[in-house]
Amino acid sequence: MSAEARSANQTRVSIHAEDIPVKAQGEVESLQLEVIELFVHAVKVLGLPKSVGEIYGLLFISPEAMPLDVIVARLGISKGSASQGLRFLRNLGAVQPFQVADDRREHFEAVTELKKLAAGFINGEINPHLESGTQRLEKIRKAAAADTSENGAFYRDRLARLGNWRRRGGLLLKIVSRFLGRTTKK
Amino acid sequence: MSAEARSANQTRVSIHAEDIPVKAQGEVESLQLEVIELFVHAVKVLGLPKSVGEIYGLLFISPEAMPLDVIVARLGISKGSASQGLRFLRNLGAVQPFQVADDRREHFEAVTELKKLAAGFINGEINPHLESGTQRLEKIRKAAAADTSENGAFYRDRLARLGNWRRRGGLLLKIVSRFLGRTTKK
DNA sequence: AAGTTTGTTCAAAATTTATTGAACAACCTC
DNA sequence: GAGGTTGTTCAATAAATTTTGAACAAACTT
Repeated sequence: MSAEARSANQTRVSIHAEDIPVKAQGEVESLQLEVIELFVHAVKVLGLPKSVGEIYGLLFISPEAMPLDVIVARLGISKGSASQGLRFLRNLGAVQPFQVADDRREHFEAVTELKKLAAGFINGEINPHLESGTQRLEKIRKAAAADTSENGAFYRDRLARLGNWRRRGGLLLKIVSRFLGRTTKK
Repeated sequence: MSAEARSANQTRVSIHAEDIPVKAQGEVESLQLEVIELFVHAVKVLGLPKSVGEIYGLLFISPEAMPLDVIVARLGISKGSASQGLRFLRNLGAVQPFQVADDRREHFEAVTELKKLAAGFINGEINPHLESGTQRLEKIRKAAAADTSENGAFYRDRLARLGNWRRRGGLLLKIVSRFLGRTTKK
């Protein structure tokens, strides 16, 4: 059911604030909505789904932590989306789960230290690709080492260059981590 | 029409080498195919379409430059895809077009300096997003400055943090450029 | 232990994104 | 200037990705 469809439901008898979608009430302020859109854009650039940006954005710009069902209600997204999005964010370390007294539901708050976010993204999204790429490259280099064809020398040269790229990429990630870990002034 | 479907076409009478897809002939060697796949994976991580990876990969691992129609024939992709992919790569500076004597067709060669590739990607893909994000953020900050509600102070705090992220991101890009511009030893 | 709450999974549907191919424009050539 | 190349554009199609929602499992409650 879309947010619009639910907005149109005027016959509900017992209304809980959490059941009403964003635009029909003030539960997500317009300023918050704009920040959420900002995050949606940002995660798209990183190649992540919109829902991930919405969830992180909501938590980032909300003064209080909240459980899954509240996120679902505020954003008007499905439980499935929210569950998957939260798992992703948790795995990345972008979201911190914790328990609240007298509430079985797991609550989530945004992790807002740039260093932690970057570290999570590097470990979870970049490094795995870099490593599988390195493995693939090594296999190809072995094949090229045995290539006596006309182009063998050219291939080896290009593969050496690729190896060089990868090495510098790895160094770069370390530099990035070190830079973001620093406390910056001004 | 897929490459497989065309491979099955055994009834063709007049066969030009360029008309035959990859696997039916030796025109793209298996080693080249593996390198192309490596690039396809890499560009997917960067959020770019497969065809861009195929085209750049082919040029990267080919000893000689080639014009659009040869790329189309070697990769078995459409002229439209190749045209769009080449425009993208050219705009990024990842591919260098030039003329060959006695040939009206524009030929392309891969640019293989990591620094140039990174600079092109930063200028073409990252900076525009960073800048539009910065503008959006400033607008939101103006709104928050006037927010006297209960949450106003919290919002201003978070928006200040976002501004800090953006500042550090900008610095980081400069560091990356400087690092990749350096000639590295070992 | 029957019912409730909380959260996950995954096949189907919806949405988004990429690719195709035919029409077209620009530019040569004879 | 008719015919042939080269390359672009863009609406239609195809492919890939995301979202949904219903079924389910686990854990708690009474």
